Amino acid sequence: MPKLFNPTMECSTASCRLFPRVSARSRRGSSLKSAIIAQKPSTLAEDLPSKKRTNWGKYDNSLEQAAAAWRNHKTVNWELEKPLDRTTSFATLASLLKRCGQAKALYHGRLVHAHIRRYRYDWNTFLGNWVVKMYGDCGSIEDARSVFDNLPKINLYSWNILMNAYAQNGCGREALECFQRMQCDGIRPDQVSFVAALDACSSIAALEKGQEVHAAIVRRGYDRQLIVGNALVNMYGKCASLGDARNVFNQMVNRDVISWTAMITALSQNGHCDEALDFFDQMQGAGFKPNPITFVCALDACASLADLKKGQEIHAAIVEAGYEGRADMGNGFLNMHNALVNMYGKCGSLEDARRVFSRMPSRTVASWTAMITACSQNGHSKEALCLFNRMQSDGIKPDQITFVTVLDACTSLAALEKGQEIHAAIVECGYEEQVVVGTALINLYGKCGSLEDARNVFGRMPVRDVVSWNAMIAACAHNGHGMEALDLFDYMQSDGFKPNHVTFLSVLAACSHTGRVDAARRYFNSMREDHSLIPKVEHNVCLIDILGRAGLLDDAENLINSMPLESKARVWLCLLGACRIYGDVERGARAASHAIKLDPENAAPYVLLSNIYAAAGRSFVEVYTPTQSSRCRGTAPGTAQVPWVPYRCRGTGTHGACFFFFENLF
DNA sequence: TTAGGGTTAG
Repeated sequence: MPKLFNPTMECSTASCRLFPRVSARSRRGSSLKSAIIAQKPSTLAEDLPSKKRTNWGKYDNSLEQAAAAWRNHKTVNWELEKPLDRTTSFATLASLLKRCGQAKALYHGRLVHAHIRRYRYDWNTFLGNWVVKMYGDCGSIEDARSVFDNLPKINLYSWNILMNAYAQNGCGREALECFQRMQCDGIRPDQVSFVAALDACSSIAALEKGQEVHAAIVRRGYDRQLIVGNALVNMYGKCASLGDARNVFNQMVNRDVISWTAMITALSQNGHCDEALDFFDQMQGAGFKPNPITFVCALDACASLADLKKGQEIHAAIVEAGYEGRADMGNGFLNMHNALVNMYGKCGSLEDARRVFSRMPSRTVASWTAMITACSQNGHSKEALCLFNRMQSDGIKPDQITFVTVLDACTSLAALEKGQEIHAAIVECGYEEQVVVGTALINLYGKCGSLEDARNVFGRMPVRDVVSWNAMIAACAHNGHGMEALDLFDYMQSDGFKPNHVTFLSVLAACSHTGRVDAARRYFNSMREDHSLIPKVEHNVCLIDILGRAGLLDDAENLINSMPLESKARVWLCLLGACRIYGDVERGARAASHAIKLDPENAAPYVLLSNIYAAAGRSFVEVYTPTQSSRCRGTAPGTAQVPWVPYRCRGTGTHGACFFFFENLF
């Protein structure tokens, strides 16, 4: 029995098997035709510059050449291994286009399209719609649009397919324009159109437009449909309108696993991970069995919470469902395994992440990236770099996220040379212009002290976002170029970017390095006043540090006392550090006492205070005795005067310093 | 004889 062609298999293999004679010829000839054929399919698709794709004159040429090349060798009906010809039915052609779309096999899709054009079947809207869908599924949205524009007759299917093509390729605005235009053209949207419109709103987080579409859905009576309800829950979740998502979910007449999964995702992606996990349990209580996608969402919530116990529970449920080790159902199970690796990595259980990874039935670049991230984020940066090499020896090409993770590992190791090597590979792959990659590079160069390289990368970035601006400001601030950092802060705003909490940390660091106390106060106050940002502990620590270093201890202490922060242990500790510099014993004792009260396990305040006393030549220290631990031998909580002897380090245990004092007391 | 809902990596 002949082995059937599977479009998901390696393109080059498929190409050789399908068109052996052409491949042989391509090795000999040097004509354009041969050159096209000699290309690996995926390369050919990428080689058509995006601008040319809309230019049908040029594009037709390529297609015609491709078609001509195959005229003698026949495009093949992959299911029957029969050449395509005039007798091939429309149903077969549609089925081939569908499979090309599912497998994202753009090159083969183009071949089928060429066949359709060759026999002038492009007058047929049914086939034309399938071609539009194929291009949309393959991510070639400009081709989809061109084919749509040349359709002889546009029907409801055509509009719905085009809208989905736009919505699924990150062009929500264009999808919504189609939604308007179809109605202007007198075509009444059906529930599929509404779902596509909601999807478009989700992709660009257009809440108001989504609400408008919701109102139209209610007017037309589609709101009781299960799929429409699910799309609404998803839209409100993606638009961060959790209350609306809940309302729609609660009012749904029917629910299925997808409704529950959409609600779990809405909760988890809007910072309500605990509740998302409650919903996951409730869903099972209501008799719905989680599927691989539900498990992915639940694992994601565990990862965000770093809740290892719940993550392990869910892993056990996956094993019980018989899902572990399965590789069928497209990418469903694969993604679930990736989510397990990710969850264990985020929960700090590298050993479990390794175990899942080693048992995975198959791995994609996402699986490798998840494992590399797990290593890198758990302090095993060298292992992350080894895995990166192993991945490439296994023939998996890194993508932009892999590069970001690997650059982070280099940053942690301060491995500038390795980072530069990876930078060269990034340039070779054409990823340098990607904003996330550029940002990771700026971070690397900034942290490794190579500010000039950071500036170069930043200067070359075609697109920047807040994160890349933050990285560049931080690079300047931490390399002693405080003024440049503050200038960048101004440029960033004139470029239309709103600073966030991270920006202000770097700005305050820049003020600290340049000793600009008044400017620091101004920036700190402007967080709340001009940018509606509530300063976090880190910002307060930064400002106290600046005031403390400048000797403005009164101001620093007053600021701490006026802070509405829940936990002030770190800020008191910061003031304590400043008291040490300025030898302020009384204030130091006060600060230490606050810090110890708030975080009795931390030895740092004891050590700092003892240093202050030693420097002041005092013979005792006054410390707050936190607990009746065995080490304290019955000391009641309260304040004790401890005789001072010169400090010697007595180990690293959390009670080390405490033990030291009490040892001298008794 | 087509189209539609839920998922991961910074």
